[in-house]
Amino acid sequence: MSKQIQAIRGMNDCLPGQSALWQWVETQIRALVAAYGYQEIRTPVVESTDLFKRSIGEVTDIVEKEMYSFEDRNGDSLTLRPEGTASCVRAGNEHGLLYNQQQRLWYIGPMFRHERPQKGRYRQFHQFGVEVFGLNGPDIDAEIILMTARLWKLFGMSDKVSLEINSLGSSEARANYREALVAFLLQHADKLDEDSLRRMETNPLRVLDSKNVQVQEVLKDAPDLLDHLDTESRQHFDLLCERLQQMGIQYRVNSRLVRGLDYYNRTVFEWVTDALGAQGTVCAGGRYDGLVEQLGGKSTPAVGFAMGLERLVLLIEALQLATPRAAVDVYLCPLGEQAEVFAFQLAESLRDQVPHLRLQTHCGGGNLKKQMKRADKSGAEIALIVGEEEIKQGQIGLKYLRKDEPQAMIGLKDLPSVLGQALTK
RNA sequence: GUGGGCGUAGCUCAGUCGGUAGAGCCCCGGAUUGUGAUUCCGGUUGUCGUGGGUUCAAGUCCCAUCGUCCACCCCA
Repeated sequence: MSKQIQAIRGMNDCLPGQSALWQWVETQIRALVAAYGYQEIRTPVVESTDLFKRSIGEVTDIVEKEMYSFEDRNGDSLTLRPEGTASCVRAGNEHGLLYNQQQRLWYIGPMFRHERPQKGRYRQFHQFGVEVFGLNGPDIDAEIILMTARLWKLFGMSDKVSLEINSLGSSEARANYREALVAFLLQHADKLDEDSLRRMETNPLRVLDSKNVQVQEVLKDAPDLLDHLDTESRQHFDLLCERLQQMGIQYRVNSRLVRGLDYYNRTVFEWVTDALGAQGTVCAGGRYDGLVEQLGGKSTPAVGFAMGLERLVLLIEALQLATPRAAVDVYLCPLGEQAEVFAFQLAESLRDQVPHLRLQTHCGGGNLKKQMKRADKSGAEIALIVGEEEIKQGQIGLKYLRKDEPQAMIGLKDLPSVLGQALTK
C-alpha cells in the first residue's frame, strides 16, 4: 500500500456525522438574515495581497505572518482571504454599491490563517459575517447586535454568551489616547512583560487585553479609553447603550476591549463564552468608518461583525443543544430481481407523491435479514418490504422500526398517504 | 514562532521488570432459506506514526523526525 496523503494541517473534513449540524446552523443563519432583510454577497476566496495589507494593517500578525500568500503565474501576489470585511468593501467599491447608498449585506464562507491550530482555531475556518454601509448612527450598531442576540436565542444558548462593548472613538481621539497610554506604559516599563513591551511598539492599545496578571495590575491606574473619547463618539456610544437597554440586551462596558484589526473606530463589541477553553470569542465586530475611503472609495460609514462557525458548532456540541436527526425516513427492501425493478419504480413514484419524503432503496441484494439490518442502521422510522408475494397482491409490507405496532400490508394506492401521515407525526 | 501532553486494529483504549501483540465497540457468518434493534455462538482485523541507536531480544529504554491535541502569541 502506498503512503496515504493527509489533509493539510489545520484544515478539517466535515464528515457525514457532522454535516447535518452544520447544515442546521447555516439554516438558522439564513433565516436570521432574511428576517432582517439583509442580502447575501459572495466574493472570491482569493484576492490581491495588497487588499489585506491596506485594510487589516501592515503590522498586524495576520498580515505579517499568517496569510496564505502565493505568486500567481503572471507574478501577482495573491492571498487566500484571512477575513471577509476587506473583500466586501472591495466588491462594494468596485461595483458602485456604496457611494450615496445604504447596503445591509451578509456573507458566509471559508477564511484562511496560517496559525498554530488549537481548540476553536483552525487554518481553514468559516465565518458568517454582516456588513452595513452608508449608515452612521448608533441605531444600526444596535440592530446588528440585536441580530446576533437573536441568533443565540435561535440556538438556545443566550445564557452561555455575554456581550462586551466599548468605543474606540474617532481616529484622532484614538491617536490622542494612544499617546497618553504609551506615556503611561513607558513610566511602568520595568513591570511589563516581553509581549507587552513589543505591543507597546506595534499596537499599544493591545497591551490593554494582556492576559498577564502583573500587567493587568499595572493597567489599573492606566488612562481610560472612554475618558479620551471625542464628544460625538461619546454621544454615539451613550445612545447605543441606551438602545441596548431599551431592547433588553444585557451588556458590560469593557474599556479594555480593543480589536486587533486596524480599521476599527467607535463601537466595538464581542460576544464571549467560557465554554470553549482559550478561544472565548464567538463573535466580534465594530464600526470601520474609514475603511471604504482607505480602499479607494468615497468616504462611507460602515459597521459589521464576524462570527466563527467552528466555535459556534463547538459550543453547540459542548452544550448538547443540537438534536441529531437520521438522514432517512423510509428504507425500501426489495426481494429478488423482479422486485428490484418494481421497487425502483415505486421509490421514484413515492418521491413524486410524498413531499419531503427521504426514502432510501436498498442496493446490493442480500436476504431480508441483511436488508432489515441496513434499514435499522439507516435510522429510518419505517421499513417497506416488496417481494413477489406483495407484487402479486398489489400490496406493500410496512414495518415500524421504532415503535411497537404490528406489521401491516398496505395497498399501493394508499401507500403515499400512509407514509405522508406517518412522517408528519 | 514558543511550551507541554499524546501517537498500539476502522473507532475507544489496555499492554507489568525489555522476553515473539490484547479487550470492548464496529464489521462478517450462524442460531432464524422473508424480518432489524435485544440474546447466544463463531470469525476477520496490526508498518505498535517514521527513521536511527542501545541490547541476545524493543510496543516498552535513548535520539531524531512527522502527526495530533492543548496552551502561549494572535484572533472569529
